[in-house]
Amino acid sequence: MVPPRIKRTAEHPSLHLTYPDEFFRQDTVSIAKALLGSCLVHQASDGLLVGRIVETEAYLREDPACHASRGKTARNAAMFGPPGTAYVYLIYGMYWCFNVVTAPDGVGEAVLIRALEPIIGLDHMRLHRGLPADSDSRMLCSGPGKLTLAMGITVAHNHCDLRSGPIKLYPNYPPEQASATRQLRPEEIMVSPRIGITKGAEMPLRFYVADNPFVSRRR
DNA sequence: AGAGCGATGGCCT
DNA sequence: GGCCATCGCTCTA
Repeated sequence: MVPPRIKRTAEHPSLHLTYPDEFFRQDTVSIAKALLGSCLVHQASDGLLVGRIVETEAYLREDPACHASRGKTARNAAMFGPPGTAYVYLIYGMYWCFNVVTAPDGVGEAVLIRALEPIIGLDHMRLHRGLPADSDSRMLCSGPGKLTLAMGITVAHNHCDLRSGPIKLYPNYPPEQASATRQLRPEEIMVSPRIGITKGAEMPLRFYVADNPFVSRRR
């Protein structure tokens, strides 16, 4: 009796390797850079959604722009949770922002995911965004509010463990798209001030992939 | 290419 | 009551 062979396909993401716990024990800036080129995977109820991370921002303790810098509250509590979990909050009453929680349990730091290159589920993303079927894929996830809508991420995912799902992070995913998720060279990682903040606005804590058409802004 | 602005709601002072 | 880790549209150049 030969056991049935399970194909390694997009329908079986659990067969691919997620990040080990050590990855999330790095400092927040290192994680913000290392997440560039990684894939964010959401096994949503209406289908598999995958995007390659091309833009991030680091938010640090003692950083006036960081929600956690003024202490723990009901809204920012997830930021103080264990590294490798999700912090999702509502911005401008309309959009969700998705963060990867970093720093040890009890310390409030995180990496905001600002843009994705859509890889799998583009038609579902267009439906989620209310965009026509032939719309430009660069419009789908080129901003923190756009990508959560496209990926089906809401406050329901606040505190979620990114190692157990339904939202996961993969260094390389899926294998047949490995060229899209190859390790970035250091010179491909661009640095700039963060976008849309007034406090701590000068700190160079935004990271994005050089010459990538899916980032929210070119500078 | 860039400035201005309205939509919209929860949180904090 | 003011402040947002935004977005898409309009107006001016």
